[in-house]
Amino acid sequence: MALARNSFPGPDHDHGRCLHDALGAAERLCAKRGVRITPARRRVLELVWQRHAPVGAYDILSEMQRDAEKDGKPGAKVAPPTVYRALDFLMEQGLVHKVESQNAYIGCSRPEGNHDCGFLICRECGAALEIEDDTLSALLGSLASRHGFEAQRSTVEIEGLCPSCRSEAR
Amino acid sequence: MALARNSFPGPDHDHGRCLHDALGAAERLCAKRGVRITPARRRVLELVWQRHAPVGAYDILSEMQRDAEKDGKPGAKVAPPTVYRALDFLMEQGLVHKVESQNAYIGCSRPEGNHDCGFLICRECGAALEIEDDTLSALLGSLASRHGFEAQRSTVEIEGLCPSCRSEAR
DNA sequence: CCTGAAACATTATACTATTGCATTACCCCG
DNA sequence: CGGGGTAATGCAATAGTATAATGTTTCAGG
Repeated sequence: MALARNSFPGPDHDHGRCLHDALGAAERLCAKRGVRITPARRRVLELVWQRHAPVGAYDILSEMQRDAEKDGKPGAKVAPPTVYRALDFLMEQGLVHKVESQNAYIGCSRPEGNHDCGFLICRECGAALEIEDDTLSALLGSLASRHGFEAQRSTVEIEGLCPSCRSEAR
Repeated sequence: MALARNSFPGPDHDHGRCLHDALGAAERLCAKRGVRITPARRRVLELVWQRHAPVGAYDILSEMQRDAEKDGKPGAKVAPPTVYRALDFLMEQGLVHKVESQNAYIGCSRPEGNHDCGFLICRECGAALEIEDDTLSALLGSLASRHGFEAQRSTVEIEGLCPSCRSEAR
């Protein structure tokens, strides 16, 4: 199985293909929407997808600074705004989500169409799984309107142990 | 109505009494548990309860620095760890929650007994309402176990417009 | 009293994010 | 194909959030 978009990735997960597919889908979406996926944005997206776990903005920044050095620009500095601007763009396009409880970012598993989603986040290994559930969305909406509140955006993050860390814990 | 623990506070909300009750409840709980509610902790709790909206750690810090100056200690400095230690204690005791999407803190409306809770947070005025709902907890648990995940702690934050900001918006 | 654990003070520093302004790249139109 | 406007970047500084490390004080219970 290459993709692991509806479960925590197992040992047979082909992440190279997973990453490739995510980038491909992003290119297609941007093309369809007429927005530009520039080299910096592409690289940030790639780094966000490096693991199935949230990645910090400054981790991305360090990688990009390393890139720049290798490209023969020893004094080259990539600055924080470069990363944050790319992340803002990717979030606007629904390609990346922010994990609020960690101030970190993760690639979106279902970038087509807007959606409210939640995350299951493993304390142990850091892996995070995006979950989308109509019942949950409906319930959140109903809780809000019960209090006269107009819901616009929701954050749902559940911290705990993923299946494989659970087995190891015994 | 003095307390506004299950709805957004209206214009008739008596916040003085609300604050007083919250502090009283905290004192009783700490006494019952045999933990110390020191002056610093009490002051931080009071500042967290100053509004029905999340308060930043550094806002609390500034207030406490102002306190210290007034108390005739012109060079007195309250440092960040003082505030963070108190917040950690208050969170352990379930007296304060962190609002992850804002890196800010808010007093807990139902400090007796542990609970998973969520927040409705107004974009406009910043007010936040703590909500607790068994159906929601159950659903989150079932979503987790559906993916073989062991849920330990959850963050639910819904951003939007509170009733009064909704009326004004027209 | 004495003492040990908890709480606190202080300094420094790490980590996360934004502002403002100058410059460059790209696309559309003429 | 060249000018002109918008989008994207580069760059420097700074704001905002949080913790590490170390030493000192406080205080309940023996």
